[in-house]
Amino acid sequence: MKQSSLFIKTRKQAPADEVSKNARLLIRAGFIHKEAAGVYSYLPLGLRVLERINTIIREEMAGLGAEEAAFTTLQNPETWKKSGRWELPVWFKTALNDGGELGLGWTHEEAVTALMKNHVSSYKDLPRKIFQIHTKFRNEERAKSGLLRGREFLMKDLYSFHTTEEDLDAFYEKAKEAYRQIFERVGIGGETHVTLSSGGDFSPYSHEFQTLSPAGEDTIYLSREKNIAINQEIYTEKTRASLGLSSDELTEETAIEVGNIFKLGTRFSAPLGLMYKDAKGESQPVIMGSYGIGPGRIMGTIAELFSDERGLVWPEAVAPFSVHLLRIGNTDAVIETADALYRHIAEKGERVLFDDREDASAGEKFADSDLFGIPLRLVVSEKSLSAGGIEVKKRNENESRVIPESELPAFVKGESA
RNA sequence: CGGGGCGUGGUGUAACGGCUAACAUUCCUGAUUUGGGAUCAGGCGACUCCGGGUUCGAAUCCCGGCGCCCCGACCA
Repeated sequence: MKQSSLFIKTRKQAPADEVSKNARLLIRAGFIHKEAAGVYSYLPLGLRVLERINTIIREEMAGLGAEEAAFTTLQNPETWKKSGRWELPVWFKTALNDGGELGLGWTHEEAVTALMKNHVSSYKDLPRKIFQIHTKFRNEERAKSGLLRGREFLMKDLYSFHTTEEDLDAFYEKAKEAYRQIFERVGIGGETHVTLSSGGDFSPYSHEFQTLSPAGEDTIYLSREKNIAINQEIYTEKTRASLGLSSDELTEETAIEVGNIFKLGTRFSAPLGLMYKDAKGESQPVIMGSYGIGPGRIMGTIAELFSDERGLVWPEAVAPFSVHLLRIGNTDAVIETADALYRHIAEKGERVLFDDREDASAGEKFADSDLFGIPLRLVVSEKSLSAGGIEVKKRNENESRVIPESELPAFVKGESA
């Protein structure tokens, strides 16, 4: 991709109406645009990051045998009245012209449970796992912290359907492992900890994935050694003892909840009538689980975790591009070398952004490059050519070096491997 | 929802109740320039969030509303 045609406008100064690091950086860099409090558009660079995250999630969902669908945003009140959740204040509700009412989906347990009635009638139809990556709407009392708590946001929600608690338990553990993989792969695995948390009105406990960061709004008690944590919401001596932990091995931490998995049991299948016939021909309620991740919140979390005074520093796996090629200067040799290099790297399938702008100064190009946070920067200039080739610098390192052009393909390939 | 702060060109800021609302940046023209958001010259761009009030006169003071941010409460 040539930067001269990229949909982008960077800013020298961060917006005055944002305090959170993720929003200030992502807006400055032109990755997102604020529409209203807690409502952000994703611009092309930001969407690339989001799609990288989604791709990783989809791969892990496939590993669980889950299939992707897209459920409706508009929700039927009748379905939600059966579970008793139509009256919750979290809804954005909207009126129909004929006097009726619909709600904008803030989660999809009821909708999925209702539609599954058309797909499950026998134990032979189970288990089933289905997920979507879809926009959710929540009428938050207070949106905050940029991408970390919005009123409109992307969510991956997976739902599983089982005949027995044992089958749910087994799948739940597999899902937990898949989640671990997702956070590892997007680059925040080291800071993300499985945390015992409230099960809401579904079950005694659930598990959250909490990423340590001062930007978070949750407090957890963490044992790094045993790699287990307890959310403050449910932190009591009893819960601590049930995990075999003593208070002196736990540290209090602030963290961002990046994922949450629940055992739902029959909380929704029973009131909505999702039943199956067992081998004896008797009707039984389906046992369910639900598993959520916010890709946008992950993106914001990564921005919180990885940045410096000059801008973003994306992990390779989620970076909008893996290589940022800068052309400094307009001499024939520089132009020819840079153009050829760009074609070469692109042909190899590397995700390269080529700053080919003729009217941008060197300083502007370097500043933009640091702000974007693309992992590997290459510079072609008269200076680099006279030094013997192409300047190579990683975004997360301070040192650059010049290598002969002939060595570059291997170097670039090695970086992404 | 309680408390606090803030609303001025696209962006960031300034302006005692008093001249044509200023500066920087972005953008446009031209020149020059290409290793850290370069330099010079010229130019475009604002009903000062909205509505009311006080006043000879309001960006500025008062009232109401709306919006944004922060703290708290809330958060399947």
